[in-house]
Amino acid sequence: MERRVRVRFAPSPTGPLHIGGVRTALYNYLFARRHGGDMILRIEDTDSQRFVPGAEDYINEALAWLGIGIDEGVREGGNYGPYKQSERRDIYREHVQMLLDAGKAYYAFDTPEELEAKRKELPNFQYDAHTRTSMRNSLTLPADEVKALIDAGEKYVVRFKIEPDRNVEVNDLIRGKVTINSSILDDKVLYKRADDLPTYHLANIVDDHLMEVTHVIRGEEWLPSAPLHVLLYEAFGWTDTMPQFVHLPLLLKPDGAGKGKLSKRDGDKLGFPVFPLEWHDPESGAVSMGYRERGYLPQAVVNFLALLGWNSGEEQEIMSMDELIAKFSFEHCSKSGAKFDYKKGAWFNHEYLLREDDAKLAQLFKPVLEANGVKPEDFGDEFITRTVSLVKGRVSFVSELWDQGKFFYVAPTAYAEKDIKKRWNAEMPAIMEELVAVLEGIADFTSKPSEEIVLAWIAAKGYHLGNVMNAFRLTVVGECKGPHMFDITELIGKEETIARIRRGIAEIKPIA
RNA sequence: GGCCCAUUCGUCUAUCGGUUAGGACGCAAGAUUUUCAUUCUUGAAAGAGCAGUUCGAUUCUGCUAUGGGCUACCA
Repeated sequence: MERRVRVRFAPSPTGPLHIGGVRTALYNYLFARRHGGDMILRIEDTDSQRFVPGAEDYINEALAWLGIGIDEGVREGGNYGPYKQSERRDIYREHVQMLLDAGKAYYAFDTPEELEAKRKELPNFQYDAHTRTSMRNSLTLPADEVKALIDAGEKYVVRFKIEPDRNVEVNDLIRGKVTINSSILDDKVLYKRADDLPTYHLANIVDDHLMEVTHVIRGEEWLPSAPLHVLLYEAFGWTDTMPQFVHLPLLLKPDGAGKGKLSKRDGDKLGFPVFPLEWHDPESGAVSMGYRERGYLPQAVVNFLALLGWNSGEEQEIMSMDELIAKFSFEHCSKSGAKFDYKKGAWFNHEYLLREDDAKLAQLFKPVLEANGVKPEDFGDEFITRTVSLVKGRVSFVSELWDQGKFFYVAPTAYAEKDIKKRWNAEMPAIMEELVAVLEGIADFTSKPSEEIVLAWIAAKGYHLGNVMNAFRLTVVGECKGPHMFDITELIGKEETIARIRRGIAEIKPIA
């Protein structure tokens, strides 16, 4: 029987969603959509110690911003809830009891301190078939004593009784068969009496089974515990509906950031975000930058992330979400970790900026204008949109629009020294005076007609075109760069153009 | 330390035994431009090493090296 594809993204609300987690969510989403299946968002808040307020909202907001749609979850509801693990305690308790009754799990009373001491004493200590006989658990203690301890409210844990020396096979859709000997697995804690919560392993298996998940798509860091999960499916007798496993290669630090997995600190070090949205840590008050606040377009982030560990097999790299969905498959996922190439991320954003509607970009640009002391309402949407269209080809981010086009909004306050050296000599003030006179005589100040008149004047006088035009540019822009000169003057207007030339004449002094 | 996974240009990757090993980012050069940027063209740049299988290995196997992950009453 073909089961309906059901996948889940199961983050832990212990902080802001990491960009690696975002990619995992994205691949889940792409796969679900590709096969017309369901995408579940499950909140795995079984670690009461590390719970961070606000993290769950952050996850929802981030996924929504990126366009990663959720079919079932805490907010969306669904027929398999609750979707928050802390609300599923009864379910876990019941399933732990099933394992206990079947003799596949046991109570362990060793305190964290005792275990700590054990590990100090034996460097390679592992709670398993060899050592459990010498620990304080329901396998070694008399039944009545076990009962007494439990009744007395002792803070026990329930451990999974792993049979030693069994070769456990995991069939991974990216890596193929992975075999691990069960002897290297320890008797994992499944349930903690102290907070009445299961650990990841138990909750994960129970929920995936109950939620009828068909494909477990997660990071490679879970590969070593996959055999444990297979063993748990066996213990519950659920092997016939055990999901397919897919372990995604990890996102690694970029060059220059050292070695290992991409971490929070790498972003700060190299100046790129590792979180989708800005995050304000409720404890420390520290702020971590986000892709959204940095001026990335969500589609660009999605496209960039999709290609880190997967490719379509074709040469096209710019792909919409729909195209990604249509082309996604695990056959084209790579096996090895990908260094996080944030420069390529900037390129993707540049490409999406070029394709984005100018009016929409203008809206995104408004906060940047305000941050630079410009009131958008003084200029109007149409004006802003036109400036955006003139400079967007030269930036990767909305924020850079200011640096490339501030002269549309404010007159230069300084003049670039190297351009003065190159383009401003002793004769220039007089020529600029002439230019002012020419400009004053132009009735239609739009780009084309004014250009014709000015060019005709330069030709008639026999002036050097480049020198005059660049001196002109220097007075208006402050340096020799920017879009077509007469597009700029059309936008800022005759009066402002002439005022800037006059100020330039007064303030720019030739440099020997 | 133990176990698992991986290894093609600097980076992301294509290749599913026979290719001048392709593309993209970045980098460099040239062209274009009244400036800068864009754009266009071109260029440099890779199969970790050693064995084996094979008529033939980047592709299959083994070893070594390197990288990564896991080894909690965290996920």
